[in-house]
Amino acid sequence: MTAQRRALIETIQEATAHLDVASLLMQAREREPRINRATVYRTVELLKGLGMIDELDLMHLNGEKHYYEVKTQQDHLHLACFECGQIIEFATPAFERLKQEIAAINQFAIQVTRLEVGGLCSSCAAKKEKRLQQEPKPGPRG
Amino acid sequence: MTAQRRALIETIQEATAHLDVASLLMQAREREPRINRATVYRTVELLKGLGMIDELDLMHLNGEKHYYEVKTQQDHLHLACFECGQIIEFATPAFERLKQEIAAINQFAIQVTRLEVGGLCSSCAAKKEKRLQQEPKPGPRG
DNA sequence: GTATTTGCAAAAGCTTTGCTGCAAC
DNA sequence: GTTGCAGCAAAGCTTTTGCAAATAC
Repeated sequence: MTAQRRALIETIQEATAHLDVASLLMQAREREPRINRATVYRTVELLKGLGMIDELDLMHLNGEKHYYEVKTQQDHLHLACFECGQIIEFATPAFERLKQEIAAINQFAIQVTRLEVGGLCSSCAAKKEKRLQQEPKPGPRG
Repeated sequence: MTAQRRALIETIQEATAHLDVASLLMQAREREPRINRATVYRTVELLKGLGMIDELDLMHLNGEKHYYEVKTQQDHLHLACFECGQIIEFATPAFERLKQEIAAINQFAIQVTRLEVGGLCSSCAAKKEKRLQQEPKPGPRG
């Protein structure tokens, strides 16, 4: 295990938010100042292959970059609010059951799953509702 | 409705495979030869916003591009085989129930969902199994 | 000593944007 | 006539790659 990889793994593990490559690079450099962007990309690819981390798109709310998080025992899904950008994580046995059904019916050996949901969080949905009440004539294509 | 948009919508609707922007552009040009790549991107963004099409990553099996398909009444998920690249589509009431649970528990107004699963299809899993039996000593790092 | 990993810099891939002219209503 | 749409080309952002030097075992 090289120092750079250790630094990257620890950074991902201890991160409180979802990290894209740029943030991951910046934070990892606090441990290993000479670490390079290419190393981040290569290491992330490696860890993905080992099943140690998951790659997320988070509905491309902020461009096409990817985010990374350590793989947890129970898969969780990500709810992305298109209005405020908030990411909600959610795990439920129903998801685990669904995965089992997918694997069984399709005879498919699942290695990774990525379930992302886009829409409005409760507070943004409430705000929108209010807005609609205040302008009762939203126009012909309302 | 402009001719270009009509051409793009019809192309997506009648497509038999998942289209990325390059393929979509090529196929749409058979209807509207002067159509431009920028128009494809702008139209696809528009149709996404209207909820008429879904955007897929297909597990980034072939680079970072996106794929598009018309939104169907019942959402389906995509199984991507990392070995042969095959994409399997699958719909099940369990997925619809999961979505309802997600929406109810999180008070989240779902607009789009994207469930992608990566792994090995049955035939690739079988091939791999065979390979492992033939080389019983895969080395210290398995 | 050999194999693997890294940094660097350049390139590649996909997507977005500014602007001018054109089309739609 | 006004508003929005399309084409073009250039730029933008993220990711990948070739290669020589450095590191790990």
